[in-house]
Amino acid sequence: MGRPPKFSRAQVQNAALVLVDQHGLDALTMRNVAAELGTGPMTLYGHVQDRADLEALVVDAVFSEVEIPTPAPDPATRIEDLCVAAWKVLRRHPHAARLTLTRRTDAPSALRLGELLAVELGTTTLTGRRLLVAFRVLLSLIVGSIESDLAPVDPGDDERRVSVTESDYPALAALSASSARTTPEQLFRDTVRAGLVGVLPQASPDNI
Amino acid sequence: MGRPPKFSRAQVQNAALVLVDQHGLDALTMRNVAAELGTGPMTLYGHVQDRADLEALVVDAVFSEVEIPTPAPDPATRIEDLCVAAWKVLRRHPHAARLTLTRRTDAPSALRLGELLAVELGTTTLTGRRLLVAFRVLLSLIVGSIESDLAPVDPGDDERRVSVTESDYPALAALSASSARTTPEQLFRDTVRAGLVGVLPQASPDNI
DNA sequence: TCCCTTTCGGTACGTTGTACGTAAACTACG
DNA sequence: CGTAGTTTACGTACAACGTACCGAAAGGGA
Repeated sequence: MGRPPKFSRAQVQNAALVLVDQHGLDALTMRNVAAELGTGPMTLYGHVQDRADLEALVVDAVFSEVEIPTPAPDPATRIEDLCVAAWKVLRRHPHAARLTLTRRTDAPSALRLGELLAVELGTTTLTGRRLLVAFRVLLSLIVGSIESDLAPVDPGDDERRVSVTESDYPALAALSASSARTTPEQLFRDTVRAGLVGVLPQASPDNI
Repeated sequence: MGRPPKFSRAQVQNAALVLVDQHGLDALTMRNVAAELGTGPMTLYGHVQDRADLEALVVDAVFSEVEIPTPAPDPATRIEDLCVAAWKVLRRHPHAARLTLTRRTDAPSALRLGELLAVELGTTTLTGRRLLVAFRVLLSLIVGSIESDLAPVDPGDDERRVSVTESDYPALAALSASSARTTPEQLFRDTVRAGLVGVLPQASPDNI
């Protein structure tokens, strides 16, 4: 009974994600989200506990977009596909991805994804500590790659930006040039494959 | 000539890092740092461009603490030691480490560290794309491990926290239990070693 | 119809980053 | 020794933020 809500929690989630995607993380304010929904700031608190909860909602929205790939025959390929799927979604939402890095990701959709990866790894010959290390490696590769790719996400800053091409860091500059010659997805796939080689006994480095 | 500064930029850096270490990231405000130095908020702007610059200063302070390990005979061990050194420092400053994940790390000390890692990798047989992938793998493993370790950094939240031990995520729960049986450092070492196995042809998985 | 429950939304307070203006402290020159 | 010039310090002030509080509005059950 009582007065009917003007919008649902899911609508808050959508509005927040759209706002972050279009105008960056700084635009994620209670007032902006409320305005997007055509209401006052305090109305949000009926659907969301506080600002941290709103951020968690955005993170959850991002991971909810992950589409579980159709299982490949090879276990290694299945794992790789799963990692790439997660990576793709995070790449599609670069601003929101920063939230993923900062917050503890206890969003249900994120946990579900982690569980899926853990289960997939469990179907291999890995057990115990080796299994744990494998999981950490893959998770780290996803998170770390996103972090590396995120670097140029911030616009402007042309003044402050330090040029790596300068002669101070020749090895870094060479790597930077090398990375410019590939697509980010291919680079990530190779990264995950390398990780799998180190982690799965049966994976062979031939196909790199 | 002119009026002498009351404190140096380095003092601002120190005060900011101490503040973050002791009272968390939320305590990193212009006013708090200024108070720590016994002055008004606006005085800071003589030494720091804006808040983002202050954060960059903290990140730089953290990476400046990395002590370059004495080179081991084995290249793989040298690389591993370098990664562990970086990881240790980030672990020593868990709150500041969050800044590292969010901001673009263009701090000179961070670039210097990356350059060192790139140079070290360059002494192996790796070249071109393999070299790039190796670099990305190691960097990702550091960043990703820090992100995983950072999870319980936030205090409180006992209400909101989702228990992974619940039966919803059995595979994750098993991994969580498994990780409780090791020290974080050993887990990170094993993670890096696994990464090296996948990346360096000559590294053998025997010593895991 | 009246009440009870739930949600809406306006007002308001404390805190944040920082633009602006003025006072203060030093050097150099006459 | 004073005066001009230059650099820094710092108080005031404002917009925007998160959110506590509370009356108004809207619908269901008696």
